[in-house]
Amino acid sequence: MKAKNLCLDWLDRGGLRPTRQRLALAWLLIGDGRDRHVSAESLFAASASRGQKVSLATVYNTLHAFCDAGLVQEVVVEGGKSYFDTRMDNHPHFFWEDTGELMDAPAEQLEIKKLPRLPHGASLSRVDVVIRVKRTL
Amino acid sequence: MKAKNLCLDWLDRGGLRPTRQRLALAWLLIGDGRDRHVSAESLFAASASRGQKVSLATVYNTLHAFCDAGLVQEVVVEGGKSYFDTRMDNHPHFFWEDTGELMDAPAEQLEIKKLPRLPHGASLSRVDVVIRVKRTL
DNA sequence: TTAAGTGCAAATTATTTGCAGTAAG
DNA sequence: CTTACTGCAAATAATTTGCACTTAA
Repeated sequence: MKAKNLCLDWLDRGGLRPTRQRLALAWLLIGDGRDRHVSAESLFAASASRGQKVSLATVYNTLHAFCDAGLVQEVVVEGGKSYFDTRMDNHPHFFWEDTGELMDAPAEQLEIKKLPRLPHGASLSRVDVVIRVKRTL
Repeated sequence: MKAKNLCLDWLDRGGLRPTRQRLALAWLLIGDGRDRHVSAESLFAASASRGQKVSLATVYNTLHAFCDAGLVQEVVVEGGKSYFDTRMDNHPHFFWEDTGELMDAPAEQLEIKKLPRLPHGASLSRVDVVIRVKRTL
């Protein structure tokens, strides 16, 4: 089946050994081809609910390994919690302040015309744009 | 002296009682008229180094009180840490990835031409722009 | 075989909370 | 007086780490 190969390739691209745990998590992240936003807890919950035995510590370690390997990127929106995004290009996010939900915003609909000039000795790493929204009553 | 009155007014504007601790922290935050970016720890350290006895718990509580009162705003740049900014308008920040330092970026030099249209049922709360930079070697 | 990866439990870090005491209006 | 504020210490939440065991190459 090509689905499994997809995950194998994905891990290979990051130079990571395809262990049972990593394959399980990779599958949850990219299995259906859609981009995902997960926290360690939510991914742990998701894998547990599918009967996959992966410890929480390993979920943390694995997410960081994926991150270091350039397979996912970390998104910071709330103090005290990390989200990881399977989409690797620089794009804006919507953040629902009431539910804590994070979602992609269409990158092509954002246009930054002018960016402040960087302080001396600085090189640009990336520009994070978080559009905070709340539910209209 | 007008400096003290400045802090008194500031607290009053937020409807907060001018206690010794709050005045001390307010002074550290807005005493010299410049905008500041502090974490609870850094503000605690600053007050301790000036011989002000304010407990860490009170620093946390006070920063949140200031935040709720609309006197400072929280800025999220790193997981597991909160920064508070004395500047209240919506403006971009520079974040030094290597040192964890946060600074204001000139708002007038940022121009967002087009913003993604909000999801259905969402109302805009604010747009956070963090320009991540690193030291050039 | 052997270095990388995993799981558990204990350790850390940042933050919050309960509650008895203190101070502002 | 009386209600808000403070400090401590204990509680919590998210994450990391040490180390013996397991597994992919």
